[in-house]
Amino acid sequence: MALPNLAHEKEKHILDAAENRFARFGFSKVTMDEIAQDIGLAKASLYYYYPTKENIFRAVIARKQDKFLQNTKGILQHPDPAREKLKAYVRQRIALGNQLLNFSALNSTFWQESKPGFKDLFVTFSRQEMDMITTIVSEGKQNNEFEVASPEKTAELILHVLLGLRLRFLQATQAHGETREQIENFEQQVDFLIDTLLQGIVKRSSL
Amino acid sequence: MALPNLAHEKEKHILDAAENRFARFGFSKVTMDEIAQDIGLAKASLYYYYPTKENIFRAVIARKQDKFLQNTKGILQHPDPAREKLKAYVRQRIALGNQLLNFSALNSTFWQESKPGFKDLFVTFSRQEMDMITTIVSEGKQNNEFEVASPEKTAELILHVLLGLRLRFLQATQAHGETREQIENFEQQVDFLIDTLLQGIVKRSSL
DNA sequence: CGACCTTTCGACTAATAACGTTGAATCGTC
DNA sequence: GACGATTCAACGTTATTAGTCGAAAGGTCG
Repeated sequence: MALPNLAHEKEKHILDAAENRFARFGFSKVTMDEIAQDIGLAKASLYYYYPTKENIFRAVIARKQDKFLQNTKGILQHPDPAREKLKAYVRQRIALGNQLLNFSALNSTFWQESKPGFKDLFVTFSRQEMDMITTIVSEGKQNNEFEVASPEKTAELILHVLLGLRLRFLQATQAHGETREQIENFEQQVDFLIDTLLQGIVKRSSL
Repeated sequence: MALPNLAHEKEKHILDAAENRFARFGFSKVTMDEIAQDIGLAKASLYYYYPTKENIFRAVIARKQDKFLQNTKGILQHPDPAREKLKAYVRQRIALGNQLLNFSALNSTFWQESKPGFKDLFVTFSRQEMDMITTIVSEGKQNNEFEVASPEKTAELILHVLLGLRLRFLQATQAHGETREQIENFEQQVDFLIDTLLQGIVKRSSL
């Protein structure tokens, strides 16, 4: 099997090509032949590394999520106040969401109804997200920055409210066009939301 | 047949939707169903207005070319010096080329070999382009700005050299990736080319 | 209303495109 | 030169999609 590194290298190569295509055209508009040709391989060779197209897609998403978690774990290390950590996290998270949005090529229904086979990817990811936000909020509680009863419940609320807003946004973009402008609008709303939530969490005495 | 205006309106609607899709994904990656659904129609209804997908594509291109010619005819009216007109024209023309590039979705071969059925669209367009450039150069000659023997030959040279550079650019982008940077590079080269050509055309005494 | 024209669509076909398979060839390494 | 790792051309099978057809809905005018 040569060195695991080499196989690893090739898989990375495949995933890179696939990610580029998927980000541009979405899952259904990308063919295995295109991915293969992008890296100078025959289509059949792809199947040596990945059993199905769906698997490649899953691997691409998983890698993006991993990178995200890795990056954002860095945020937790810094000695910033918890509120800054939370805002930084949310910003990163929104960016990831926007990228993933393209992977279905503007077809918001894709993620929920159309492909239940991909749902599991997001549940494990969500758990890890929950952990990170909970950590941030707990930290804020411990150093008397936040005044919360249950960090877990608070983290859950933040996550749900964030995802809910994204859903609203998807509905809106699907109805009308104009994605660019609405993405900025969406980001502003998220900023505002976080500020408002923080208002309700921070300890009065700390202001 | 209702008012011709209404049919016209609907055709415009179809073309708008088609243009958006084609510009984003290219000819082959767009389905009739998608175009139809974008405007809330059944696919079969599209065929009431256009006999084939290729015809829609042709109409989209033709309309873009028409708009371009209309816009640029405006340039000719202004009392600017011919050299400025020429540069303005070239800039507009390059922009059009970049847009049309997407219609094949980065597949440069599409325009030449793959679809000879589209070639006629470009020959009539080229004739009109020739006319416009010839007009500009002739004007420059008449008011003693340019020193050229034959405006026609000069216009032809400019056009061919421009198209040749575009071809080179296509080859380059197909070999490597990195489109964004290379487009800017291309535009700089075109600017430089035009400046150089103008150097060889303008009357010395006018400098 | 009812004849007539315009416009829309659901359901179908035929052809193509794309996923995924297989068995053989090639390469690298021991 | 044997053996596993890797690659591919050619193929089978399913899914997608351009284009068709007949019927239905909508509208207009006498």
